[in-house]
Amino acid sequence: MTAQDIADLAGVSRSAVSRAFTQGAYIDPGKRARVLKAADDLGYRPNAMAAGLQGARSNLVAIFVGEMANEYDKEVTTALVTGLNGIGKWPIVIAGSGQTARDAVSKVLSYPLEAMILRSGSLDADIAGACSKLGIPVISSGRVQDLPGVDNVCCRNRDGTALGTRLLLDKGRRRLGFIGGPPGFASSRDRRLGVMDTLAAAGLTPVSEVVGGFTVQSGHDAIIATPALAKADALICANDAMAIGALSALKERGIGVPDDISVIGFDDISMARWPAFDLTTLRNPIDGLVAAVLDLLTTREHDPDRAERTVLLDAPLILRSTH
Amino acid sequence: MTAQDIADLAGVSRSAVSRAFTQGAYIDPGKRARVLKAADDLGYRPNAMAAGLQGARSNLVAIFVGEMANEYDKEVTTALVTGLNGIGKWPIVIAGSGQTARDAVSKVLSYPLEAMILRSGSLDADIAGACSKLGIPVISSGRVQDLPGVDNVCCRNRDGTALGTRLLLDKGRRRLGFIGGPPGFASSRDRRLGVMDTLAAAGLTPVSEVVGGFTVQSGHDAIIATPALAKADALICANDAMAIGALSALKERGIGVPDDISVIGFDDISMARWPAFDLTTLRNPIDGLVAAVLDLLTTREHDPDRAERTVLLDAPLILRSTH
DNA sequence: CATCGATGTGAACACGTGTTCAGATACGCC
DNA sequence: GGCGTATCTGAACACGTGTTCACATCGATG
Repeated sequence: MTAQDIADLAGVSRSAVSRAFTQGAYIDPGKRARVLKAADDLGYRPNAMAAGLQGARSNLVAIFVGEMANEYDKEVTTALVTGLNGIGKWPIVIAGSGQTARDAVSKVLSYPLEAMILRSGSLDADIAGACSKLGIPVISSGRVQDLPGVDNVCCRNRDGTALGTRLLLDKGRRRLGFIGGPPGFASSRDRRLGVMDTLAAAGLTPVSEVVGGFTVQSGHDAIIATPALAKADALICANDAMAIGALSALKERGIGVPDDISVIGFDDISMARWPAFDLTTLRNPIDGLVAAVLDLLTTREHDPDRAERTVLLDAPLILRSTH
Repeated sequence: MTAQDIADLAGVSRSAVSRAFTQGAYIDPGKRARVLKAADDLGYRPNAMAAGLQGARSNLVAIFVGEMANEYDKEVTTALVTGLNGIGKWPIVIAGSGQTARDAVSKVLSYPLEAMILRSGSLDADIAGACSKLGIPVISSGRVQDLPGVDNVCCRNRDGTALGTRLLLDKGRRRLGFIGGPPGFASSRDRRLGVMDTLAAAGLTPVSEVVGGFTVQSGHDAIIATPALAKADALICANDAMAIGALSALKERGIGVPDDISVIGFDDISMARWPAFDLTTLRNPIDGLVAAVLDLLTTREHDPDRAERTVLLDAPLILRSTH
């Protein structure tokens, strides 16, 4: 089913068929209508591969999302896909980690991608480097990378947890516990620093600090395994999942939230809004992230050589019932 | 950066470059090594568009996921993406509904897709029809469609809720409430029938029946707005999200689970396992779904004209602490 | 009428690849 | 040496499209 078939059916030249599908091309309106009618009858549409080969935009974009293990990543991916679809870009999604993911990325790079969108993962630097070399624009979110052709979108993690910590101090809390994220993530480090800075400025240190795995279970286990945490009067967690796990463990122990202890998370995943939790948290703004990614994408589309940009997003405090 | 560039650098013909990348082609091993070395130096890889145009597999697959509003859909999509990546297929993900999504699908169909994978949505029939016309294989999950070229993977929804209802009856529960899914979903209808059948066989009818929206909030609201539901001695919900919402509302009302009332969900989303809920539920098996999709995909790849198949998956009962 | 611009047309090209095809080279055997 | 076979090679083609180019038509203007 090619343009030639449509041309034969409509009794026109193949060029005319191509022009009928091209916005603003010289073609008799009646002839265009006839061609489009014929195309519709036969279910024809121009072959994107052949068009892409000839020079048209491919409209293909890759999203590398790592393991997509936690809820926040899934929500971001969903929002990114929806946003990209909205501007006529078609995302090829790559998930995973390690050598498998590396191979996958390498193979997907043989398609003419208009951009590679990265969600923080351990392979980000490698992938960004490979794309740089191929001249494929990269948009990295979650970790700022200073490489040619790489734009960055990142949340002000440090300011965020600082804001949360200050809220707890203003409330009169003095014995703060902290459940941090796994090492190796820039966000783990930055969120921890925001807490430590703010405590230090008040002449305090955390009464207990634990490293979790960004999962609900790890937040739950942290409370069970570390009695000092449960005895704090406030608990700040590096993400919502761990905060939710901690909430459950505290409830099991009969410790009242927020009467006995305040709990704050980070991300504002949809479950934080669930009636069972109603978690006070810092919003890692997905809509802002998506808007920034789309903006970086379209501006680079119009000016491929523009300077790299870094967009920083505020993490506003969302007051609910656990602080 | 084309094969010709590599040929020039390595001092061979362009044909030799193509052969170097083709498994099992006649080429001097030393020459192949030289070509691959040159390609690696320049970061060259064969252009998938040009190759696809010439006849090679595109390895592109589309996944249409609808709104991806609920957690189960997100988990399925994640698993599908990971599974497809594992067999070297690259999924283009399309989200959304209504005319926007229809247009998106129409545009993506101009790529040479090896298959279209559908997650139940209102557009499924339209999309499946369009793909049928274009000769693109369709794998529909969630709703069985009897169209040429359409394979189906579906959970035995009716047997599932029947199994759950029987568990409640065996426990001695007699006053069952039911929170159903929104109309228009085949799964809503089938899950309801499983409940009604089983109750009818025991000479019972539900004490209260409410239609929810498959969301946590709607499950919560159902309990609040319908006192008769809260007075039942067992509650079966058409999905986990609504069961989780109901659990929260029951707790707010001081109604004990499972002492005063049993609660059962459907899907076994990851949150059902969270300590705060520990929900007894029927598993809508994601691993089975993905395995079936991959199998249907690969078998059709080897035999494009094989007969359509429908794979039905059991929904096993997962016993936790709410029944 | 002659000229010109505006509009419309089909032939031809280029995009980058995998494969086919005819031919070249090397090697073993009679 | 002559022959057949196995291995290797580069030129040529086909894939389906968007665009360019030279040219045709037509109405309006001088």
